[in-house]
Amino acid sequence: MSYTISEENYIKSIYHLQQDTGLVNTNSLAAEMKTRPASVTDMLKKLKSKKLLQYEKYKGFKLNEAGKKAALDVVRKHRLWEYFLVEHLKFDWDKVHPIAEELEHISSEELVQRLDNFLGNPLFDPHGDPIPDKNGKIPVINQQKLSDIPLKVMMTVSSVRNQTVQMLEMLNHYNIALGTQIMVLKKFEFDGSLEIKVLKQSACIISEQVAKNVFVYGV
Amino acid sequence: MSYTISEENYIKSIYHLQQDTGLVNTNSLAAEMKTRPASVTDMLKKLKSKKLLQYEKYKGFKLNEAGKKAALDVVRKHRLWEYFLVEHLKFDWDKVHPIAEELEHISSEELVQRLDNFLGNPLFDPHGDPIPDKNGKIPVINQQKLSDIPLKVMMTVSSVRNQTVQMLEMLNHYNIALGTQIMVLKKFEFDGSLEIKVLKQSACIISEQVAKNVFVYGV
DNA sequence: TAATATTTTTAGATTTGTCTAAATTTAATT
DNA sequence: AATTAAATTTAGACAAATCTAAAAATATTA
Repeated sequence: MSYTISEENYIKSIYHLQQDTGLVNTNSLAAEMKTRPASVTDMLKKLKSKKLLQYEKYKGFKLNEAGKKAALDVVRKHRLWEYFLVEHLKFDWDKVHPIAEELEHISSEELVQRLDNFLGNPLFDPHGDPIPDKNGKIPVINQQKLSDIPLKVMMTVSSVRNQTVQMLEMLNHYNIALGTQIMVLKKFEFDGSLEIKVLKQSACIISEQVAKNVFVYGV
Repeated sequence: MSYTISEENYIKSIYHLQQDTGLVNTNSLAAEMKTRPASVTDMLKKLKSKKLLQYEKYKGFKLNEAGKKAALDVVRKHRLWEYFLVEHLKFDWDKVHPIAEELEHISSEELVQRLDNFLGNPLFDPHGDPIPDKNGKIPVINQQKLSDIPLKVMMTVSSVRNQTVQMLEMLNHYNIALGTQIMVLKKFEFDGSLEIKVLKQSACIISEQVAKNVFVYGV
């Protein structure tokens, strides 16, 4: 099966939304894709007719197994290309997303497999997100939100949610990257902000909003 | 300026055709692009309105300077990606064309420049075709058709016209690649075929058709 | 539960790129 | 030069993906 760029983009967005909510609704998908609810409805019919979607009018929708596999194929391509852009072309990790959005639609399966091998079959992309293998299997890692870990325990940054340019620029400023060693010194109840110590840096304070989007695992 | 995939494909095809003929006509472009003359006419109007094309109804057409620069940008991307696919992903040189046809439409200029640097700013792609630089400047090389060189002079293969899978498979069979050392032993007047000696191979005979599509330069 | 608000879908239009069939222009031939 | 042939363009239609505006279904609230 091969899908249009538009179909692939819808499939991918539905996949990400249903990770959080189980069932997805028309309006949130329209918001996510910056399009109109009516356009979403049109595409839902198409994806249902291609047997990728469980969908009943007015009742919400989610990808079935075939749909999930199609989504994972796109996610795999996206993350492999991001890895290539950062590790080999030396892009900053906060600049690669829009380019990978284009590259993820290149169709050759052999290309993806050779790229995967060339890169050394990486398990995580430059944002710490897991890279599905060609069968759709996703590597797992034991990670917690930075906002949830106990005080004065050294942890390692494993991934970042909310991969906006704004967020990633901010982490750059704090010298926080994947693999960075980090420790929470104090938690301020007032606004949930944290005083943290990044290895080899002086202590600083980050907002609760940042802390909830940074994931770490124990050393 | 940024163009649609369809526009880029037309621009590229016009560029290649006008290299041979100066002025291009509707039917030959339709044949080249495997589409209908009426569709070509539609696109010609569009490209003219975007000031990329010199075009008078019924009189033929060719790219102006802006059009040529747009074409060279696409050619540059195509050939850089081919180089990447062969040199780094280890594709056979006769398999990369259709994949590069997709990759050439990825739009990021920074991506192209970083790819160029990553590859070591190559001057020729795996088929021996010159890679334009970002200003559209094309490296030149002194080369002749294999069918035109004198007998018993050792030459080096520099490029190959007619990059069909069929042709490239055939050259693979003869163990002819870019950089291969080659010598013409005898020319048969009857059908223009040549007896040749490829370095480290036993002598063999190739057709005139092949000989006219292989380019060599003196050692 | 009736009225109101929100969400979702339908109906119909638009854009891009394509097509077929017919009309027009140019070229070739008698 | 008149006729035929070839090349090119126009006219009108179609498919994919989108949109707006209006209708229908569902959810919320008084």
